[in-house]
Amino acid sequence: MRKITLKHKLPAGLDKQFADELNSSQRAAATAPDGYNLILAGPGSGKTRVITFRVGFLIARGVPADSILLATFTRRAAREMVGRLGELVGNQAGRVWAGTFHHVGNRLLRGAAKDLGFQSNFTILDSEDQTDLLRLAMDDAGLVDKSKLAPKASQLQHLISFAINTRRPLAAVVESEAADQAEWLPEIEKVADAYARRKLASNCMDYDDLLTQWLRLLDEFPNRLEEQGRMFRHILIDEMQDTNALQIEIVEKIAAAGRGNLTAVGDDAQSIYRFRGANYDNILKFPDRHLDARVFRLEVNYRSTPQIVAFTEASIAHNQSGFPKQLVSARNDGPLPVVVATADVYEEAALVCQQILEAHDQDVPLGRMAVLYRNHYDSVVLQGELLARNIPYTVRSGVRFFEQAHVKDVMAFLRVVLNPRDEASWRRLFVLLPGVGPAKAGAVYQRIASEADPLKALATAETMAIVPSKSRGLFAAFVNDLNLIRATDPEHHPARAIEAVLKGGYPGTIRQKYDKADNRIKDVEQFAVLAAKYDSLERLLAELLLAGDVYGMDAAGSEDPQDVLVLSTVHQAKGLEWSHVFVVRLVDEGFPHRRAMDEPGGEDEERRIFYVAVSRAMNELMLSYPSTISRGGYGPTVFSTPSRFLTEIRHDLYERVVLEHEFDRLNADDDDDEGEPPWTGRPLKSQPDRDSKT
DNA sequence: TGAAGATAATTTTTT
DNA sequence: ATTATCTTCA
Repeated sequence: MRKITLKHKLPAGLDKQFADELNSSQRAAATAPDGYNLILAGPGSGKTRVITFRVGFLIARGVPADSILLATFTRRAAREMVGRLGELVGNQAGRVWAGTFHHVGNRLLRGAAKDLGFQSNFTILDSEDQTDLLRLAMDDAGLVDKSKLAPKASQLQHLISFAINTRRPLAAVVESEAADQAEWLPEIEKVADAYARRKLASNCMDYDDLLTQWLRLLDEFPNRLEEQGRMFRHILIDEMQDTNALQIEIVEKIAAAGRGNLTAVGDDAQSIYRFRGANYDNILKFPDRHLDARVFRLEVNYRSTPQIVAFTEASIAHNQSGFPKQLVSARNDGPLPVVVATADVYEEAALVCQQILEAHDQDVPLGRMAVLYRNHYDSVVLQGELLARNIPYTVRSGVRFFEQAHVKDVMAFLRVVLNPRDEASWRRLFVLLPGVGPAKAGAVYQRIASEADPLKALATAETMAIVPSKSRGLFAAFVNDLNLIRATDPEHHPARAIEAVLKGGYPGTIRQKYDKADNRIKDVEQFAVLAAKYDSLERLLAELLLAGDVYGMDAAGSEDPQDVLVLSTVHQAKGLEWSHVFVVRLVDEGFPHRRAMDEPGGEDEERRIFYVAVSRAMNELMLSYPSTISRGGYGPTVFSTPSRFLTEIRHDLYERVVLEHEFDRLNADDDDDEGEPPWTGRPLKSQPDRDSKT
């Protein structure tokens, strides 16, 4: 058949932007022809810009915006790209399918749930819900931890999820990831089956289901595969190095069934999610899987000074594998990265605070500085020091807003209204009542689960009979609250439903069960404010669980982000940049983490995490480690070994700084030896009078 | 079931 | 060293 290619010209303005705002290799990548393309983009090389421009290019060429799938690693990245795309192509930007794999999966599955045995109002399980449900599944499978050696729910959860995400048989995963549990394999497989049944019965999907069920749809329903192949004429994948086998199978399948237009963008040196099943080979072997693939390299770093780039490159050079590349800084010279040893973790915190305040005095806003660490735990001491010095900060690690017990309680109220079969949520609510524990909660759920309207069945005498007599009054009040919540039309007004929860007995429960009750009630009020932006309960619940980067009060937008210091794990810092970056706790066993070192390829993965950390810095980079540390925050204090990631680097690539101590004079009016503080230059072993009560 | 007391485990990173 | 989990008993 003869083909006619319609040639589209870019709108004049866009044409100019392509010429002005991209360098030649960025432009080549952004305007790559159809087919399979791999864009290798080093840190600071304008990756986001290239993807955005590529989408803009496709739209300008006449590709409908809603036939472009842009899979990102976080919601934040998706939001940022759509925002920038808006500047390029206007309101078309909002029609692109942009989001995480899980997010897109969720959206597609709402319309296809029935085919798969679920209802379209399925609720999503977070990781704690998964563990809870898995415990029940362990009971189903007869795997009660009678023997102390039996695997724990959390470990099973990881194994089952890892097998799913890597597309490997459970048996193989148990063998390679937890060889000591291999004898339990038959039971583990039974648990996995029982867990899947429980999810189906309670009309819940966990994170993995959002991908697995999506793939099932493509495998088992040829019309769906054909439909999605048609629907997604161009697929772009951001952060390719952190995709897993399951995600790649999904998009490769869609691309193959459709137009075969797949553009992958990433940096193999920044692959840091192995624990989640990410497969480094997805990016490394892309050219092998697609022999006709074009490969583009973005090697000019616009973010960091030559000194910082030299340091980061020297670090990653210690890894054996990876695409060879030569990163060049486009910036003017800056200071060398600084390495400092402190006496202990308290002195490290004091040092970081002091440096931050000094930079702040030189007009670097707090918002342009960040402290990065390997483990969330590493931020605790620093937080104390920041509080003491009144330096505003936000923490982007640890417990997420919606993972806090009281927020989850409120979500459980909403979830049972949306999906009355949601067993995990029902149990959560029942156990809040005094006199009801796991056993009674299970019995009540059993009683109402099979009813057409479980909510109505709650109020019956038969259900009441299960509840201990002294709790019946509170139970009746709880049922009444639920009815009031349902009366607010929660599906379209989730905020009203949360306000109804606050008017009922729940605040009393908070006061009785939790500490800091007032703060928690305020959190729930903030939750209502957040919910007011939604006119669909289903979307609110799904987005909250899939948001990923919503920590603490960030959810409600507490302070002006311009002048707030960021504390973050390295993982959470991916894709971001700051003028001044402080990487702390660089001790062996901490960073690299001891447990990671036992895993195959663990050291390389840890080094990539270090690479991500140091490559976030634009102008100044300070690396510090305490000379003494108590292992994991408990036990005796011991001398630490500086991280191998520091010691292995050529000494001329950083500046080693020795800390000196200066004390306020005891007698301020003693005017002898003006200007020369008495102890300057004298090295000290530790800070004086620091928490010496132990 | 829930409280008190005893014992074990914990410390990676997250959609 | 704390915290989570388990055991025992009211």
